[in-house]
Amino acid sequence: MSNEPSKAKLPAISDSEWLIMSEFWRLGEATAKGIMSAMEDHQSWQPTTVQTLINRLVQKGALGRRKEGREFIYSPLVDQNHCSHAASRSFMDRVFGGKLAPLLATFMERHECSPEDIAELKRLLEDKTNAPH
Amino acid sequence: MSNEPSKAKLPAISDSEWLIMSEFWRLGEATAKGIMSAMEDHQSWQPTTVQTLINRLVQKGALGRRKEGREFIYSPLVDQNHCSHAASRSFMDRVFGGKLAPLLATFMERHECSPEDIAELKRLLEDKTNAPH
DNA sequence: AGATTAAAACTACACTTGTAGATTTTAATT
DNA sequence: AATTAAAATCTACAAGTGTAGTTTTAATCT
Repeated sequence: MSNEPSKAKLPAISDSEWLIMSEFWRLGEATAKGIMSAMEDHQSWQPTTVQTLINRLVQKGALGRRKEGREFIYSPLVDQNHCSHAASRSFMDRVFGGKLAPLLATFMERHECSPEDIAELKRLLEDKTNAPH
Repeated sequence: MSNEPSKAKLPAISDSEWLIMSEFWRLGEATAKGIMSAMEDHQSWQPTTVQTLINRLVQKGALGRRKEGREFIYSPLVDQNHCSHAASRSFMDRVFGGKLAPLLATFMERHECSPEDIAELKRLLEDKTNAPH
């Protein structure tokens, strides 16, 4: 039994909280201070705002923490892939009535796709085609 | 100058509200009663709940209405495509840091794709490849 | 015109979210 | 041990959401 982020019962993560979680997922673990500075380029949040969001994520069970000296070191308790996947599922259900094709069409339609995106997608498609189910 | 759903300044549409809007987009226009019955299979909402959601959508400018006899007939003031697109954009930004490839990977990875989905996607890809930007 | 009743409007209420100031705790320092 | 300063906790508060009961309005039927 490991200590890795688990997939059980994913908590609801709000928009602002996603920004925080993204940093944690990127960094693996960090202090509140660390996150504050890691994000100050992108968001203009007061330190207490970041702290509040972190606290809420701890309450929700999305982050765990251990004390180190005078501060806490936080780390994700939920796996990014699982969260992304769950969010994707509910997004698809809500906005596209659960249908994949229209969703893909929308994403490819107007969002600028780089040639790399297209190549990547072709690769994915090949995989799908060759190894069904 | 037409009366069609416009794309200007899209209002924020919440999860529950999306369910309502989906029906309106499907039906074109409808009475509150109509929506209530159209949805009673899927959602188990009290009639007043549906009415409240409709009212909020009117306030937000997502629905317009005209009186007909004793009731209102509502219809979308915002275009489904624009709304879906905006929602997609913000979803991609939030959950996938704005990157298309990982998003597509996630959607294709675990969500069951029907052969039709794959065919459709291949078609989309061809278009992209042949008519870049 | 009065009664009936369907539809609309008003009110409610707890929970979440975004955002942050104020206060307390406590590890580190003198 | 007392002081200090950083970090954490507590408090706040308006807006949005999910969900629905209660009251009012007004179109239709007798």
